[in-house]
Amino acid sequence: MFRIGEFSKLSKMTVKTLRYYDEVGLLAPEKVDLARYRYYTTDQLVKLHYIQSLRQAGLSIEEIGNILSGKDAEEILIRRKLQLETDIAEKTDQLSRIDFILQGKEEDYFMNYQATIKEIPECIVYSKKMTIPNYDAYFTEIPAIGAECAAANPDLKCTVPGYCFVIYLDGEYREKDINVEYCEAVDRFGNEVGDIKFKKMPAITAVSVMHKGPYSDLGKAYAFVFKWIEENNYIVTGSPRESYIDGIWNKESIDEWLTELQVPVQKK
Amino acid sequence: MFRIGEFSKLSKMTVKTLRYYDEVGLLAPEKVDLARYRYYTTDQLVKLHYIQSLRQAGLSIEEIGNILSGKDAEEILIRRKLQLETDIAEKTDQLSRIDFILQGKEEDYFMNYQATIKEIPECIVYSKKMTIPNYDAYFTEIPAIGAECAAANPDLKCTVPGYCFVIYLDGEYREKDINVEYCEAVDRFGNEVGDIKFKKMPAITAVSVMHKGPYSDLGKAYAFVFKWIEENNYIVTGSPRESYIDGIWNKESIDEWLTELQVPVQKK
DNA sequence: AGAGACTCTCCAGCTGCTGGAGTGTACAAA
DNA sequence: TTTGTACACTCCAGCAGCTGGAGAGTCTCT
Repeated sequence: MFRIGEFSKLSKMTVKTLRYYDEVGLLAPEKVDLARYRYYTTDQLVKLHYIQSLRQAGLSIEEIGNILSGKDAEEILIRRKLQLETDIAEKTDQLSRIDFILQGKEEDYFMNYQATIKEIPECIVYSKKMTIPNYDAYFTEIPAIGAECAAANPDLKCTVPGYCFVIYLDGEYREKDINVEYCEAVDRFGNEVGDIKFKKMPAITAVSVMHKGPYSDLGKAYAFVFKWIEENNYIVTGSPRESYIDGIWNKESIDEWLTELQVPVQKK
Repeated sequence: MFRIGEFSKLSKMTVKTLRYYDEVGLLAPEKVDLARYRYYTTDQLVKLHYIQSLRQAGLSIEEIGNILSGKDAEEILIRRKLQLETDIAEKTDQLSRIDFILQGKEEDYFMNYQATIKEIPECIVYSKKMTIPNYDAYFTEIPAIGAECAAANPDLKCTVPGYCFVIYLDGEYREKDINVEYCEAVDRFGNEVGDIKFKKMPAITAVSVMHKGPYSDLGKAYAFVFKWIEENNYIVTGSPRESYIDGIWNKESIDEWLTELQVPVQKK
């Protein structure tokens, strides 16, 4: 019979851990005396060694408890294996992001951008597909669409907070004759008028980049986001969205305008 | 100005998280009103996006706080990168252990063994190197050495718990004329007598396997441990130790004998 | 009898939130 | 003006697997 201190040396586990395992019912000592001193035997040593081997394989206390009480070990191991694979993938992703940031330190303007992955929930929008001659046309086209839709749907409401964006339908960058779909999130389906359609946009996973400043600089943000996607092993799964957060309607200075790029992606 | 619920939708973070970030000083709202309602602006949205990008890269709240307050970001990132690499290596090791167990399900006798990695602390031992004709010679040799040492060192004490082991000096398995070193851990250096020497054994990292039963079955345990080392990407860095925990001196039945194999290793 | 080594229980703390209880506030409909 | 509903607030507990510390009791040797 060993007292806890000796048993701790024998098994190379701390006394604290042994008491904890006793507390959670994973490994009870052979006996406990009147003064509540714990006494262990080599039977417990063998059992503890088994526990350690499973702990070192990454299993939780609960999982080990289940295995010890006779539950299907193989199933538990396989589940843990899948979890580990997920964990490794996640850490590898984090590592790749850090490398990207570190490597970006040299390229000055990249410093101003950061990318995050977000789940964008589904939403109902009214939308209009069109080909616009150039980016300046937005300033006239977009208010017109809003007005047309509002005229046909007097009590339709935009979501709060708003979600107002353009989807770039061309697979490439263009300066002229750009195919776009303008969308604005609303609370329900309404009456369609002209080329304005209502539809439910499905939820997507997207990489998001914030761009502060004039639209003419958006090219840098696009360059950044596509490089980010490439180097972090994602693949583009849809057309990019440009969501307008701050703009001419609420900020005087062009430098205050805030736009969010959302590029649908999935992990490669 | 957005209230917390709207800001939460805009940023895709939960309200709980936003309040938590406020509490820990990572992201305070632009203003708080008399009813303690929090109000956010798009400035906070940009800052939060930066925070999210770093969280998704695996940085802790504290690290992000340090970066935000102007500490050396590069150093923090590099430290986190090293940590991630360590984490990934650890998880990969765990995965390999689980695979080993799962794959071992088929080979029946492997089921009885488990391996753990342990740090074995340094210790003072008296030891004697010798060549023994066969394993049965242990039963006469070992008590004789103990007696000889005790005679020369009347008040020398063995450690509690005991640590009594044989090191196999041959690089290979042998049935006869085995080169071994017998060691027993004691509390201090003593008088050397005959071939008995005192020495300090350095601390080692070893893979440990428990073997219950007669010594004649130890071959299986060795087969197991070397296969384990191979398949889990460790390399052997020293001679194996056989530590006698239960044996003829305290257990009647041979089936109760307990021996621990310790093979010094390091990760490949 | 005292000293020192050991053991005990109980509580707090770590990380980054999440869930819930109980309560207060804002805004629109009746 | 009341009432309802959605939203906001502040605590507090819980997760996992220990670790550290306080304060008290026990064992063993001198």
